[in-house]
Amino acid sequence: MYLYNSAARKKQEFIPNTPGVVKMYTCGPTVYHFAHIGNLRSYIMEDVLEKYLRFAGYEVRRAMNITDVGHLSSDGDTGEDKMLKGARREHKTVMEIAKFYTDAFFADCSQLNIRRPDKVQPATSCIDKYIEVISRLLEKGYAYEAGGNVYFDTSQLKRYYVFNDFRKDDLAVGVREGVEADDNKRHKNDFVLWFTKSKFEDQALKWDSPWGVGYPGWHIECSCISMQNLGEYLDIHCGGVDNAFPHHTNEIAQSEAYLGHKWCNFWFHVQHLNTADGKMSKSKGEFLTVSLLKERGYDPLAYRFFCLQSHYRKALVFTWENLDNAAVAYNKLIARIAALDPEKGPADEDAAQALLASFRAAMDNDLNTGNAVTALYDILKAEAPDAVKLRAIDLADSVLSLDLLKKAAAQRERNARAPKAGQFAVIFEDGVEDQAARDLMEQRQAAKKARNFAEADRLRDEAAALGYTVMDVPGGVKLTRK
RNA sequence: GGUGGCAUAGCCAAGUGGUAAGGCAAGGGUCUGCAAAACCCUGAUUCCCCGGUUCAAAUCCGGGUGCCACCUCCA
Repeated sequence: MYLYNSAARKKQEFIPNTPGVVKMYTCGPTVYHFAHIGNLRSYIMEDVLEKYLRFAGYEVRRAMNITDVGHLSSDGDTGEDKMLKGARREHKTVMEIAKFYTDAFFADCSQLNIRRPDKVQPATSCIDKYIEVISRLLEKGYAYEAGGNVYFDTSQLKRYYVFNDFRKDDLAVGVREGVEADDNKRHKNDFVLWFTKSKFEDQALKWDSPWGVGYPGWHIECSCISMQNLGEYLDIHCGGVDNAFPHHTNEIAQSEAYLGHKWCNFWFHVQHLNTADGKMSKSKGEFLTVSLLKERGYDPLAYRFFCLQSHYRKALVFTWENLDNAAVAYNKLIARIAALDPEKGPADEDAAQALLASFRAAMDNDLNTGNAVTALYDILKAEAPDAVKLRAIDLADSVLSLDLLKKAAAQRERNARAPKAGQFAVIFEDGVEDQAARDLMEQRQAAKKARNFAEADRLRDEAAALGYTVMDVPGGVKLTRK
């Protein structure tokens, strides 16, 4: 399997440190508000990566942090503590907020069929490890104290910039509004490991440390939670592209300085979901959440399908029209799978595996999920018994997680319950009986029999006035509430 | 200003030197009283632009242009 490795800036054959075992780390959410669907795009693609690695036969051990401490600001970054801001907004304690939004995050993930990583650890549960690592970095001369804080000294590294060819002097400090230069730093690319003094004096959670009461810097948590759960050698580190610099760059700096050897081989960065005017954020434009999608009548898995049609390393533009497009395609795909007959066997396993060749080829090539979806259509069109196709689709869906067989089976059942030709039945799509509408349809059927189509169309309009879309189907008429 | 990424039909996209996959939408047809669904058929002489290499370039090289992201207190 080939993966694009941001650290090498090219596709490379994926080889884990230990044959057959993959250690994978993901930067988790800051739990101060709901995740928007752009955040969730990363988690969907990382979920696909994890599941494909399993599909390919690897044992995957995966860990993720939950940032429930400090970590400042809104997306607009005006310099307030995100957790505190959330707590104030909702009149709850910081820990209540963290609990609430952690649960909400995993609820969203579950609706999108995103598997929960084996190890999920909140940042606040790992303080001892931060202190241990920071102490060691001080001993080794990679860190220094200044102005009450502990800083990482980037000048001690041979190579600091891993993902970009920045020259030190090109960096502009304080580019973003609200970000100011910190005079305690010896070098402008140094970063904080532990705060006791900060311009945010109202940081809600603080812990005792050898350097005074304070709280950890913004990068140490991921390094420590990863090392604590997955050990000294990591295979894949995932996250959104916006995290590559400085967050991931700093993680590498502190982890490798602490360990004294190479830490992680592969860096997997997912591009953003953009709106028509740039990077999606919570503060700009509509706040697009899974709940909003559902309110608007979309199946969350249609959004997953939307993400899968495109490549993780390409920016994707979200518009309602694009989502409609995907939702229609998703439903049509399910309808085609529902049309397969599970009884048409035999479900030969080797034959099913053979049908998956193009699926594997697509996924092996840097997780080309767009082509993997196309491979589903190839399976549907292939010369093979239906049972074999269903088996192949089921295997592919163990990675794609679109509930394809489940939804197709449900549809097949609905189709089976539908009346046979020759009968006349009024079917309410939502299952709610409406006698007035039923009467209209009985009258319309009589009119149709009498070939009085003008009257039939008039009765259809009447049903429309009651809020129904009328469709003739074999053996009856189907009413869908508008 | 610097750095990284991206640019293929109305839209989402594949393609990594051998003559442009797939999906959605659209148009035509079959079938339906009409619709809808389903099924069949139809799409880029061309891949942001300009040069170059080659028998052959969307693919390689050089130079532009446009869009997105990041620049150290967003994680």
